[in-house]
Amino acid sequence: MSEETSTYRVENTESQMRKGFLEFPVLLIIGSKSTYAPDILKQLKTANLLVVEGTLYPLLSRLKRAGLVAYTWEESKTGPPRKMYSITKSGQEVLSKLESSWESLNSSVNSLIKKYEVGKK
Amino acid sequence: MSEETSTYRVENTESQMRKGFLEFPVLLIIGSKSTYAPDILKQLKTANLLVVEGTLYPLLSRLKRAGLVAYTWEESKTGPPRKMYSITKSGQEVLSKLESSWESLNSSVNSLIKKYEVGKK
DNA sequence: TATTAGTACCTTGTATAACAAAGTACCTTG
DNA sequence: CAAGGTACTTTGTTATACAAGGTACTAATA
Repeated sequence: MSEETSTYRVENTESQMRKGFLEFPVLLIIGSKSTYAPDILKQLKTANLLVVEGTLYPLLSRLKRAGLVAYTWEESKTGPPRKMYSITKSGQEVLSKLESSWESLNSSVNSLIKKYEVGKK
Repeated sequence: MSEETSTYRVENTESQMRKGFLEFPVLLIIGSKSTYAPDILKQLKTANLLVVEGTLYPLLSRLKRAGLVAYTWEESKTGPPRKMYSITKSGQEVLSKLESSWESLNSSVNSLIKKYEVGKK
């Protein structure tokens, strides 16, 4: 029994791959220069990391709550005030660790690929 | 209000980074050679991708249900019978796509690092 | 033939990330 | 003051990972 086969959501693989990753790129962006949500969205999009509002805002709140970023309100000439986020000292430390984690994961996966995909094109 | 600061679970960053990724390495391993759960766990551990039983078994069930892998029971001389998993044709196709996704995510993140971490050590 | 240890597989409950969708509020312009 | 754009927020859903505990088969041994 239970021989049913469901279709595999290929369209979601990139999205699934990103789970839990986003804090790294987002911290990277904020760490480089103070900025606000819609601009972060643009930068992520430019880097081909598509993210939506409903993902980013809660993420920023989490980073704030964790003390990794801080924000100040800033006037805008084109609309309502903006929450300008900047990275904290503790955020920089975490960012370093995230980068190490990334390197490590990266080399783990790439070594697996090398090991098992040799000779494929 | 709400100025509390929670501690950031640094110990979990690697684990979080892996969310949604595992099907890629697991498919890679099974695609290379038929094998069974405890051996997959060993191979992942060797590659520094720590995973626990409670994660792997449901993942294998999902891959099976999706038709990406199949299994046959095989006798063992050292214990109970094993579910030997092998990749299916459809699994190979998904594996290719996952590899592309990985390359793409990889280069996206690395380009962000290059862009924003220039000059840091 | 119980008992024990080792191997293999499975399930349940919890936490949490990502997302879609909808909503609130501010600002400028006509 | 209505309309449109900008910015921020929230709610409900889906799905992954994990901890912890459980079931079951096999072989060795008392």
